[in-house]
Amino acid sequence: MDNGETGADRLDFIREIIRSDKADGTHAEIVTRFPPEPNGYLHIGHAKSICLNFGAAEEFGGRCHLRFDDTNPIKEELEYIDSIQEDVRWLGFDWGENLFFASDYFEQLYQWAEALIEAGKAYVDDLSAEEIRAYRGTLTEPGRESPYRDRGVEENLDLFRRMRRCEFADGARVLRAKIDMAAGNINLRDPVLYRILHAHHPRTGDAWCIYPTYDFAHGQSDAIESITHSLCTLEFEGHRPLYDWLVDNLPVPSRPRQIEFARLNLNYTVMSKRRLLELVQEGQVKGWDDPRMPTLSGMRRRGFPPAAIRDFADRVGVAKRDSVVDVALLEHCVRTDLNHQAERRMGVLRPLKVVIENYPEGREEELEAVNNPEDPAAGTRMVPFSRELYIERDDFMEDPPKKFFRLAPGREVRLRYAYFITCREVVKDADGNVTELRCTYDPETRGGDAPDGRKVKATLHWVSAVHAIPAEVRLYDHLFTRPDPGADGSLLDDLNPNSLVVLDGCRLEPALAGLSAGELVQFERLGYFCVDPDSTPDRPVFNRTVTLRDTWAKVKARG
RNA sequence: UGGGGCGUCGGCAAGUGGUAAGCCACCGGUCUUUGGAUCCGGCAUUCGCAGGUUCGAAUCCUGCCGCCCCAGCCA
Repeated sequence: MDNGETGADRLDFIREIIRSDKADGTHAEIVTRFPPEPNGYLHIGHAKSICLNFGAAEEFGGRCHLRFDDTNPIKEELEYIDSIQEDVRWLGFDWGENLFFASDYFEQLYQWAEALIEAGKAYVDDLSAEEIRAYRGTLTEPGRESPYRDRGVEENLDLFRRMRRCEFADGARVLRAKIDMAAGNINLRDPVLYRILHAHHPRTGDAWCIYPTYDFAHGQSDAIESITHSLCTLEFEGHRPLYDWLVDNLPVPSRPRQIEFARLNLNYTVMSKRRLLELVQEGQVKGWDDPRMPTLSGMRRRGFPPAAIRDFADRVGVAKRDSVVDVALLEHCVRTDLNHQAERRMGVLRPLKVVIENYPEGREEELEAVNNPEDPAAGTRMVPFSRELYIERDDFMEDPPKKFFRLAPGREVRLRYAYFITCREVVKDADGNVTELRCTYDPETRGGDAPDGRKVKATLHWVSAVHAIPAEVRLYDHLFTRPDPGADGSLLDDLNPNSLVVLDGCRLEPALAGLSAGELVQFERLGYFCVDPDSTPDRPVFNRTVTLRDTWAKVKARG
């Protein structure tokens, strides 16, 4: 373990419950589960749940199941089942043999439904959806009982069996639990257990035309799998009494406990599947794996290491308070991980030509550069140097303000791992734009140090013009301009028009050629970048994963 | 004038009657061939508010106030 010192023995309230249940013998083995519905791609919010469920199980020597909550065929697809498994694995977790589907339990669930009918605790209701809503009452008024509520067991059984045999149309009837239409908790006002859906299910095909609701499937599925702690988000708190009612009134093989925690919210982004889907469908982003998306596939493409996401989940903690976490914390976790693992390279995003007037034409040499100052084992590489170079346009100012200590007319700076150079002349085009810098170098400073001990205040990254490889670089920023997108008005109004900036004509050092998709590097002084899948051997494409901390940008912004 | 939750630093979050951890952010400084990293220091006399109990309260009691969730045959 790398960290964990901070609060090493401080457990969140859920782990505290688990610890206690194990200590007092309530449970000999801890079993949790991550239960996504296969109706979309996983996002960073799911990552919190995955890390909690798999993490806690592992910490207490138990196991965690991956269970697809596929009870609504209308929204679910095989594509999502596949992507979810890929994402969970990528995050670093392994469910082993414990892959399950709520649909595997459809027959058992059906049998339990009949048992409930036989016990007089469920009935078939002929009311329409609208009527059921009207009969349910409101938050402050009790509901009314359905006229079909007191049907006899035989009639209910007959009707329910015919529902299964697909004798009725969608919506014609439902199976309801008989609990209490006057309950303060609306979830207890005879909740729907089964509905008729003539829909093709991604796994059971056309075997069924009635499907259990979430409420009728979840707790029982947990019980079947011997889940000890069923962790879910806060909005299910009101469902817990129903969860318990079902588990208590059915002959299930175990007694799981539901515990709720706050879902993850991040500023400058949205997390709801509905809104993410909108962004994809309206073409605001290029897909679920657009590097700006908070999806795991987007973050993977962006270059976020899974270890950084796990670290983030740890640092965010688990509690019951509604909260919004600063995306800066996520970025910090990404930088911390990458700082240790990413090799350094030089790349110029916005090239400005520099000609070293006193460097012989046609001559070239190779200079040794450190691959990763954080990791000596990463070794060194050779970087070609010649008379014509490119430096970053941002690293030169003709009329620099006081705190700018990069290149300027008459000023001397260091080219990293190379020489000190001094700017002698600024060449401009007819419009007055700087097109080239004429400089001289000091041969005595090879490698970056001056024998006479003189210092320079800046070190610039650079690339040799003839040796450089051209590349496309994509820069990303927050998808939205405000921390709470859509808070007052349309979500689209808050879209950040500069969330993606594509730079063409970037110039990279030769060592950056031939990398494969997903490889991560630091471009010195600029940030961490990874190779995008769009990359081809003659057309490298890099994504900027995250910038480096930029103190100068802050100083500059302050004026 | 229903039911269920939650209110501790700008953002997360420990704390469970003994006198406010930590992290991110931010602000200084050190160091530096990345204005990166590192290292050092600063950052809640106060825990939604008001009373009360107590030698002692963020922690217990009472009353207010605020925010979130629930009226899908979604999950």
